[in-house]
Amino acid sequence: MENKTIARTLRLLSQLMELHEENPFKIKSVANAYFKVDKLPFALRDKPLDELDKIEGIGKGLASKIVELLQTGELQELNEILDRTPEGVVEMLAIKGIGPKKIFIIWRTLGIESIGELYYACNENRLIEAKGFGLKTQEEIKSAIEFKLAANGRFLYAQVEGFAKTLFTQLSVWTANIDDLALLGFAGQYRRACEIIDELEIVIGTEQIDAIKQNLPAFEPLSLIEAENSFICTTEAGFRIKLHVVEKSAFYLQWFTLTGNTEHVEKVLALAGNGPFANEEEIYSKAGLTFIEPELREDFDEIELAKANKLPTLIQYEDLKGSLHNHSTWSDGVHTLEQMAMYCKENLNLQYLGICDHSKTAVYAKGLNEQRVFGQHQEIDELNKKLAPFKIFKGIESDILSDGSLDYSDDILKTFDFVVASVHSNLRMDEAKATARLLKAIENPYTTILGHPTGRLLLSRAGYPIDYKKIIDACAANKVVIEINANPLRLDLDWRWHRYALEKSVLLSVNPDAHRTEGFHDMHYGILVARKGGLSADKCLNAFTLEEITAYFNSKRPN
DNA sequence: GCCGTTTTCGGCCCGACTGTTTTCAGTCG
Repeated sequence: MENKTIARTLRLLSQLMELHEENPFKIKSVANAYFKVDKLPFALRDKPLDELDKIEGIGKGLASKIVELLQTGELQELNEILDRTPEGVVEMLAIKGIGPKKIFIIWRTLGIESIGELYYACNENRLIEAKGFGLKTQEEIKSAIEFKLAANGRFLYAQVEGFAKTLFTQLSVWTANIDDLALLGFAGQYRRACEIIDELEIVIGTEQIDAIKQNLPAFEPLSLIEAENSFICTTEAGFRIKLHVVEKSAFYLQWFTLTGNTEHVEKVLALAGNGPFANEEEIYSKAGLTFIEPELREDFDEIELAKANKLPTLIQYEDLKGSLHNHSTWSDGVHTLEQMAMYCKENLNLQYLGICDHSKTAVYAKGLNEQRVFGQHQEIDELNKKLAPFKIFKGIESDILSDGSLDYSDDILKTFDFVVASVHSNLRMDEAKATARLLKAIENPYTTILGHPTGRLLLSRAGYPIDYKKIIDACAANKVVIEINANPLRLDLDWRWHRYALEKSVLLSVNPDAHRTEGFHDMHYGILVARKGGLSADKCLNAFTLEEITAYFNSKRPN
């Protein structure tokens, strides 16, 4: 069992204990153990069982719970408390903006036991009757439920990627048994590398179309049902899959048709005619267009650009020379500064690491006060001597405070090589306030990069509203780079605004926001959306070489 | 339930903000 699973189990246990009003200090210790387990730099399953209670925050009681989890995969105490809690009440824990205390009131005093009932009660204006609830809370719960319902059956790209790849391999092997010359390809949102996937589409082109169709329901990894020209299935987790089986001669046209969005496909085919086509390249060339990568087929401006032969050369993961905006054990990271640096140097073959631990206001994350900033800089200087020519840049993820100011005085700010400014608190501002707040941070001469501009968490939280054009224009005017936060939950700046930023000559940066060494790999997801946005390597800050980015930081810093 | 001793039990506690209150509780990163 992974630490993450153990941590999640402990979190659920602590939340349920709160719902059942158990001893608050017991609850706290379980919640604390969740937090600690989540931040461990080693796997609990590799640790001798009698040493678990030596870990800080884990005593005899919690150690025995973890042993039970590791050995049986279950926790009796959790099962018992789950039995005493309606399923719908447990589901409410996933609604952003309400915690166990409010759910307790909803359940016990209003008698509401499911999210559906809760939504109904909001519409009936019944929530305001309860103590501690008012009109605003009711409205907020209502919109949080709507956001959650809209996420049903939808998944992050990163959530389905592993499953999709495995399925594709299994399907390829299975198909080859019937027709070893069959053609297979992903289509739809997955091939376009959309950040959210509603449905996984795969196209099979074969000369044995009847044999494939007859046997597909026996393809064991899925329970497929024949539908209109396709086979469909929904996994237990609610993920929809659609397989299209087509004549091999029609494969490339079908693959193309099922990949791009409707408008893109219609516009290209209007230019290309009806084929037949030997491959996708031929479709575009017959349409008088240069080849358009699948990620771009969204009917933005890609057809006009292809017509004028002005499509950007899309950035690739291999173009990245370094990684900016990452955390270490100095704040809330799991691995030490040296471990993070060594991983970039040895495993990822990068030239530099930008370390951006949290600033002092982020107390919950061990944010660095002025003395610790100084201490970290000393360690960086030492490591830079040791690791040369690899370079660690002194960065900080400075909170943007409610009034838009940064978290340190200019005297401290000027000691950094670069500053990522981002919002972590007071996320519920309206558009005017949130925009003004960001504008002030962008205009600060020490701001190098605007971090996750909207604070959104895909499928979970909308993020505060901002006036994108004003923000991007201000970044252009103040030479501030905008982050593409590569965490698959964020992917913020949204790719739909990359083009506008690039038109305004704003640089973008694919930042993993890594809190452990494995986190660097999220840059893969950042690259996928950056490609959708039309980013080329020369417009990406962390595709700059060490020399180039050093010069860039030096030119940006006020004297 | 954990910790740190005062080796047997008492103390554990982020701060800002918001919405609900009329002085504070819940939630968040």
